[in-house]
Amino acid sequence: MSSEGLWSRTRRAAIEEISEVAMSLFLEKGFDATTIDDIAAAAGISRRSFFRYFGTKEDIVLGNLAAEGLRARDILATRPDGEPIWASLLHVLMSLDAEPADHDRLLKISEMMYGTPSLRARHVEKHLQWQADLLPEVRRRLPETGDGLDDLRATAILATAIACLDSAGKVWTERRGEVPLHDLLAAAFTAVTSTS
Amino acid sequence: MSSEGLWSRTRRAAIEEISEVAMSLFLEKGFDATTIDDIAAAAGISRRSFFRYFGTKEDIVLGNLAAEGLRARDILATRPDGEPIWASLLHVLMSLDAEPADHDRLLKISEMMYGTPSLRARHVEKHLQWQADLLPEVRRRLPETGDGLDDLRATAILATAIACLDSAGKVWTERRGEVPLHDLLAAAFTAVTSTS
DNA sequence: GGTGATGCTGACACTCAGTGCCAGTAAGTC
DNA sequence: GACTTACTGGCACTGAGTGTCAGCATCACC
Repeated sequence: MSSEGLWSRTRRAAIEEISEVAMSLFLEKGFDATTIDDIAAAAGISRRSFFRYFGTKEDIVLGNLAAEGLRARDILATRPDGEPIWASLLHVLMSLDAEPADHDRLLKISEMMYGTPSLRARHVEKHLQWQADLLPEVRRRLPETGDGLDDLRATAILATAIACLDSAGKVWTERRGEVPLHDLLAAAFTAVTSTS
Repeated sequence: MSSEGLWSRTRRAAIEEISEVAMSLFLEKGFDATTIDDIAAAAGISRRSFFRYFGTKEDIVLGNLAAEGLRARDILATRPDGEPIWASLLHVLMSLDAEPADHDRLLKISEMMYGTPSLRARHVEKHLQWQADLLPEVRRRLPETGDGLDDLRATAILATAIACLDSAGKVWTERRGEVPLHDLLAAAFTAVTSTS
């Protein structure tokens, strides 16, 4: 506990502080216009050290997203086995978005994300990782059909659920956060799963 | 025709030739391991000129994809107005994949694409552009509900259709092209639109 | 057939992201 | 106090992508 304890606490604090400083710069000057040198200088660390805390500039904004995939997997595992897959997935995605968070700041971050191609791309990459994280559990919950396409079905359903999340996020941002994300997500699920 | 004719014909030929050379290098050494200097040297042009033909290295592989979005939009516009939206979208996506193409080569390219994060990300970006291209027409084809969520519904349905295409492509690649893409795409649509 | 506008080309220099390496140093162990 | 461990800054490097400029081929016009 001793060695691990202090090092990792210090590390967490450093990540927190660098993120804070960097996000301020992003919101002030824009994501692309802010260089890593700017961030390092503002945070009082060297360029080299920055890359010991973050793999890429995008990770500052999307940092927690990777862990969320595993959290989603764990939440899905707690759902009752008989529950329809769409209901389970909707519940999982709803659960992820439980942060009270500063509304205005979140909106600005979202706008930056949807408006910055490199950020958008990394965001999508993280969601692809979520799909990989969740696939086995979704696969397990679908009935066997014996036609060899069970993997495809699981993949498609999962990809759809996450597409709904992205769509809801996009519209939430376009509407400047006026409509609750939960409502948008539910409506997206309904639109897709009610065959019309 | 004169001025435009020759320049643009030369340009097209150059793009064709550079692509050819570059794809060979990619398939031989891998995408990431091939630098733009390698490509330029092999194609007998300068580094600088390469960037006059392609914006990024990824564009070599994904070059035609941007135009496909507009083609998809045009195909969708030809579908009868009464047709259910899912049927229309399935038809559109089926139509895009009409190339006979060298099967082995296509498979290798697909494997490279799904195995290279930066390529995968750009690929998804192009699909996001398709969504933007198709959205108005999908929006037009959906019934008005008056609840202000028509945009969200159109976005979600479109994102889902493209998620199905991605899923089908992924499974097609994993199965080494043994199952026809059309079959996978149809199965993905069925899995998603039949509420279970 | 010469002339000037247009547009492609290579060369050079530059910015920025990201990585490898190394020496210095602070913290934790015995 | 000696030893290990792990963070740190500095330096050099690769690789993508951009701006600039001078040289040269092409085309339209006279």
